[in-house]
Amino acid sequence: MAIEDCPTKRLPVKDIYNWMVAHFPYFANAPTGWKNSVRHNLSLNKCFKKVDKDKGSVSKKNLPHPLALIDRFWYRPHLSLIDS
DNA sequence: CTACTGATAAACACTT
DNA sequence: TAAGTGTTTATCAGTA
Repeated sequence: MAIEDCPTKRLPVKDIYNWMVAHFPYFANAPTGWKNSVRHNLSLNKCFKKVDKDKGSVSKKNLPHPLALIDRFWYRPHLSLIDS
């Protein structure tokens, strides 16, 4: 839901956490472990893929602040791209 | 009853 | 170094 609510359909795992606590207040005070479960599902389920940010799209002239840029995103591949 | 699925816990390697 | 991230295995409850 978090990923699909994002205009670009891709989010870093931290933003997925934030979306969850924002839309489901349960997680604000939930027992620890749910973030582990989120990451577990992202890794295990074929419905989710990880992609590295295309660094070339930011700037060709290697501008500064590489550390300020989040470079890992999760997204949902099209169903036809999910191999069984 | 068995197989499958999703949730949870945890060990672990790797990155920042 | 500590915290965060991602992968993986194990266990369990509920479901088809």
